[in-house]
Amino acid sequence: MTAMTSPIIYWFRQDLRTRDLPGLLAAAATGQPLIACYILDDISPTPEALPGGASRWWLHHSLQALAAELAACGGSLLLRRGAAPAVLEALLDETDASAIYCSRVYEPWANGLEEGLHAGLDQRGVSFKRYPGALLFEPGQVMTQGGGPFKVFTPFWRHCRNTIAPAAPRPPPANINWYRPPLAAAELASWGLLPVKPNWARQWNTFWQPGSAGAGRRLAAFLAGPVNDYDEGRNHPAREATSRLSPHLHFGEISPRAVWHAATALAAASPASEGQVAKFLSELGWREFSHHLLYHFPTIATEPFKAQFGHFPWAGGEAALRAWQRGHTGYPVVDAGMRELWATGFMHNRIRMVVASFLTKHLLVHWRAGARWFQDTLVDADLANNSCGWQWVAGSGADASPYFRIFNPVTQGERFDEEGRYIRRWVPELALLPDRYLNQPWEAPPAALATAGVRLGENYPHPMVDHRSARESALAAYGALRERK
DNA sequence: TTTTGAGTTGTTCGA
DNA sequence: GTCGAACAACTCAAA
Repeated sequence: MTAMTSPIIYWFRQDLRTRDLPGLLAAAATGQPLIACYILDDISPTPEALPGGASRWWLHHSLQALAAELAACGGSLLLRRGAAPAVLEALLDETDASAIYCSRVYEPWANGLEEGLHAGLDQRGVSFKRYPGALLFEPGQVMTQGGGPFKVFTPFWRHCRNTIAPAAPRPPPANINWYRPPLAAAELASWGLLPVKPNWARQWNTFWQPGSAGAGRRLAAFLAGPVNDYDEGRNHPAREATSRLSPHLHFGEISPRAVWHAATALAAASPASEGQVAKFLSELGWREFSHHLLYHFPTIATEPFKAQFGHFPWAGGEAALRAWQRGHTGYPVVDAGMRELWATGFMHNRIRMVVASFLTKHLLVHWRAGARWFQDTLVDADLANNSCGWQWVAGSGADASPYFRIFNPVTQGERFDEEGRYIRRWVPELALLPDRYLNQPWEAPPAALATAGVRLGENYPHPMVDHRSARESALAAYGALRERK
């Protein structure tokens, strides 16, 4: 077969879309017959990078959506399972394809995988082309004047905004010459990505619509209203004030460039929203920053960025971790967050900070245990965001929160869930308590508890630690760490 | 090379 | 109730 008529494999990874996908455009533009393939690879990723249960639920539906999208352009999505290099080699043998195109994945294990593939395919005379698409800016493109990676967010983001403009999003390929001979394909249903017993995701399709169409809908809804009060609204977990685009971005169902350009266009059209839009874009900036950090410092997912935190006396045990995971800490706002997570696969960002601070600073449980739980239960679980977020809260990260910053779970609830709607929704056993006791039921007089049907220690736990003394222990532990240096 | 200004998201205490 | 200061120094990034 000549290079002109031999097929090309487009290998879908964390880029489950057809719009603004440079690699797919390039593959289609060759005119060669195209094989669109997704590989479920549970072998190549390192343990901390493996998708958890919630991610697998999302993946199932996202693949379904992508398959429908490709079918609408006259094609199909070939599903295969196994270690990606072996699966691709087999597919090359079957089809005599001359090239593999894909979008880059920047996680450390994926870098290694791509390098290995590149070398192997070179030997075979198969070209391997990797394209950007998952980020606004390529790691390596954003460097300090000294030539190193940025370690502080503000200068990083200032540099990005001042010196680089993300290119305009590209349309989906107009014409794809599909490879027609039938190929053996796995059935999505046989992959067991959906939970069965128990089916904890039964309600999830009421919260989420995985796939490009759902992503576009989310973005439009966000830009039509909530963005205009983003700066303030995003702090209040009971308001629908955030974009909730994170899982769509993680799976690549929408490109960050498309989000950037839609938001920027809105700011241009209504200057009043400019500040709010900038605030929203800086959240995209944090996503970039985390991905760049993980790329330049691949141990961030497993080791503290600040080395002295390797000596931190994490004292919290399994029982504390379990109480936190189940939302049985006795601090209503923490429990509400952990239960929202379990029920929906998502947690509001401010509450993520509160529960993470509680686990690491009140319970002194290692941030890695928290990160592992989030990785398993979040639909937007993302190795870069998750690792950097946890290290930021724990104080061990780059540009981290100062060690003495310990969220007070009572104050946070009172300030940001001021009407108690969030707590009443996710901790219904407290719903009848008056506002002033809602964040600290242990302070309620017995009569108020009785009226609300709350029996502390029976249908809602006593606080598992005392805030003041837990805070003092954490400060002492951090203080000791400092003296060690 | 040295210097300078700055750094996501908080809490507590005392005036 | 409100306000400013202390919490702690250190590292980063650019001039």
